[in-house]
Amino acid sequence: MMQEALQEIQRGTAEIIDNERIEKLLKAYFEEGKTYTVKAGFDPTAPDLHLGHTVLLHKLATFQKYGARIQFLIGDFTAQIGDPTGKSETRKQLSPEQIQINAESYKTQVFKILDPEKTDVVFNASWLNDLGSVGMLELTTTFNVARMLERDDFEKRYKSQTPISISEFMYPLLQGYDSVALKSDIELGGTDQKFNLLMGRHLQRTYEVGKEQAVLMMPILEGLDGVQKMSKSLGNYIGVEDVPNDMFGKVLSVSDELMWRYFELLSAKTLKEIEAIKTGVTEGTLHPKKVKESLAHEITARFHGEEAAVAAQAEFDKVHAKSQIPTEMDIFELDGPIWIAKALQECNIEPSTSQARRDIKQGAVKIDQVKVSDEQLQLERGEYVLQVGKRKFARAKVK
RNA sequence: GGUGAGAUAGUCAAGUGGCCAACGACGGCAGACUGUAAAUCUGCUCCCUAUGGGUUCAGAGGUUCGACUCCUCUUCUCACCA
Repeated sequence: MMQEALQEIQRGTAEIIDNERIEKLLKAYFEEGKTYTVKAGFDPTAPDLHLGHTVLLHKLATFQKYGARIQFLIGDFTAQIGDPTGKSETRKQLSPEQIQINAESYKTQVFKILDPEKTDVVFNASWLNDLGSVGMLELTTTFNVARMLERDDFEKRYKSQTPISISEFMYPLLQGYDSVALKSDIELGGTDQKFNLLMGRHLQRTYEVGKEQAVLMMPILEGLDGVQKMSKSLGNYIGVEDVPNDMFGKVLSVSDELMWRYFELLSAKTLKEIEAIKTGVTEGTLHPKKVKESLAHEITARFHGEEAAVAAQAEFDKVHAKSQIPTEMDIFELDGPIWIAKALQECNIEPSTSQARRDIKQGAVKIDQVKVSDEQLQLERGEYVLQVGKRKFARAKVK
């Protein structure tokens, strides 16, 4: 039981620091029922979560299964500085009201994965504001510049003469101090957070908290292309707020290889269960597509409920497996008679009439499921279902 | 501050007076095959009712019958020196 818990916790992690401590905590839980705390920090800027972010949340949920209380920290104070990790854009200031709104939005998304009963949502301004200038100065004495510059992106920026603001040095210190204030046993973060996470250990020692947090880092989730990290700007993401049909379809569109990665990092299935599925696929008793469907189902159900997942799957079958038209699609009213290429453009399923013509030539355009061969075709009065390729549909009402 | 190199379509990157709407690669879209996979193969990939027309190669002028290609200025980027 204990071994299984440990394996589940280690599953998919990029790196664990102080694994022994985690073992001890688990042991104390299984033998004496002692709980422990796991901290994870989040930015209060607009919580536009995608599945990449949920990797961390899943890990937190796993911890909850094995006796952890989650300290879900919203970095309202530190947001004023801006984490220098990655981009060094100056941040816009968030009003307290906006932070409150974002925090609420976080909760609705996050509690689809986490157990609210075992989660404390905390704001670091509540103790960092009380630190005062004396406390702040004291904090700065615990670390030195040379070591600060060891941090990867500081080092790069220093070498390349890109400016580093002193306040940015405060960020890791304050994040580390959060662990002091919360007396966290474990902290979770992405691999890019390593330096900041380790700072927690350092400060807990310096402030004699009586323990040093273990650190567990999760890898970056690959996006739909399977190569680059999942991110909104790259357009290869599955948003937590995506509608069920999209979510289901997107999961199903990942490659088989990537599917296992998603299983590892996103599924609530146990390692044993996943292992069994893998065996089934290699032996040919399970069809990979069925397996992927079950994953898509699981993920869709998590964010939209069982019913929506079933509906999404049915809709998907209808459109793709049986190549019928979708139940719902955008409706456009057009003045007729209208040239087919123009109509496709007006319905937003083609970017230009030139592109529309090319697609007609290739046989990619269908009206009411019938292939269009005449690129001069005029649409008369009536209602049509226009289609380009396999997934772009529109309903056109020609007046 | 000095010197040199460069800026080409979504990205990278050829082209150094007409054969250029511009090689190629990646990406994207479509077709075949499939499991809406992946892999593979094929086609397309500035706009326009179009065997033609229009607008493009950082920006503005100029030379020329003709410029992405030559000249001038401007803006920006990079490298080396200080």
